[in-house]
Amino acid sequence: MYSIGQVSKMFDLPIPTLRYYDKEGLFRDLEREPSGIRKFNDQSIEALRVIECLKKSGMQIKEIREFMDWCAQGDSTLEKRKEMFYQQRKEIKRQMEELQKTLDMVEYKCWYYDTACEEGSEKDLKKDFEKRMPEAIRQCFENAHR
Amino acid sequence: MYSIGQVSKMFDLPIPTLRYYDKEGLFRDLEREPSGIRKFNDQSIEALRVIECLKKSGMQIKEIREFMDWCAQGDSTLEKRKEMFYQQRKEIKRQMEELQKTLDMVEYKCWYYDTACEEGSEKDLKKDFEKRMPEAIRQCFENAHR
DNA sequence: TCTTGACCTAAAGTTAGGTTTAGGTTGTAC
DNA sequence: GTACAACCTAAACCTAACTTTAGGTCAAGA
Repeated sequence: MYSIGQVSKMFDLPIPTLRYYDKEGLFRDLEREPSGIRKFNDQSIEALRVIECLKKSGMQIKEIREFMDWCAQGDSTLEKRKEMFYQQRKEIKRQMEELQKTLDMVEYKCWYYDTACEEGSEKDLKKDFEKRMPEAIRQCFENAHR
Repeated sequence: MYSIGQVSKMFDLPIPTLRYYDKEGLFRDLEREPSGIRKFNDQSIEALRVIECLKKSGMQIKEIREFMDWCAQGDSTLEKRKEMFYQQRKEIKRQMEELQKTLDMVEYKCWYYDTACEEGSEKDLKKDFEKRMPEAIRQCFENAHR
């Protein structure tokens, strides 16, 4: 059993954020002491791990709550939950591809400014950067503009 | 030269978004017709490509404006701009690592629900999923929990 | 001439995901 | 018995990045 302060430190999340998640219904099974103090058990900790994961993959709080609702409903929702994770996997892979394109653009810009800094000016480079691009950078450039 | 409507279609961005970017000072060189209508030239188009790239890597509008200001100031800011792209490259690589961890967690969950769906219940699986995990999934699981 | 479509502005509104504030309770150490 | 830390709630506030609204200009075609 963990207090909200302990969980806050474990996950490096502010206490009000944990309360906010609770208010939004993300901890279905959260117990309380008679005085009203929250008690996080291993299930809540695992839930929080899943919450963090789904948030990082771009899911909204209300979608995460829906998932938590499904969990609470038991085995009848197993297929739905499975589908959700398969879709999320697809979504993450899409994000990775997009991020790779962004990185390609940034790699090109790094080369561009490296060269411009060496020359002390970007005037000449601006004119025919395409001709002067090394092959590795050309590929980044082309990928980034597609 | 392109109208705001053409640019909107080219980049699949709403017209008010382009106006908003302009108001925020993201197009330093944007020309206007005497009547006030915006004319996007190749420079503005290239600027928009950079804006999209920097936004995708998580940069804020005001940081992007600062970069555009540097561009307008000429060669004296080349080092700053180079530094910015190097830092952004680092940031994107960090994001990719994080996304990989998220994917690992989701891969584990896909396996979990695959197995649970086959059995029609997650009761048994919940008890000793660690013992039953295939080696490939175990690695995802461990990575995701680090 | 009148209507239509594409553009303009300023200002108000929206949304998600928190964060802050104000005021109150509880349990333990001195 | 009082001070202190750690918890609680409800409600107001905040921020970024748009989006919508309301009202207006302008050029071309019927």
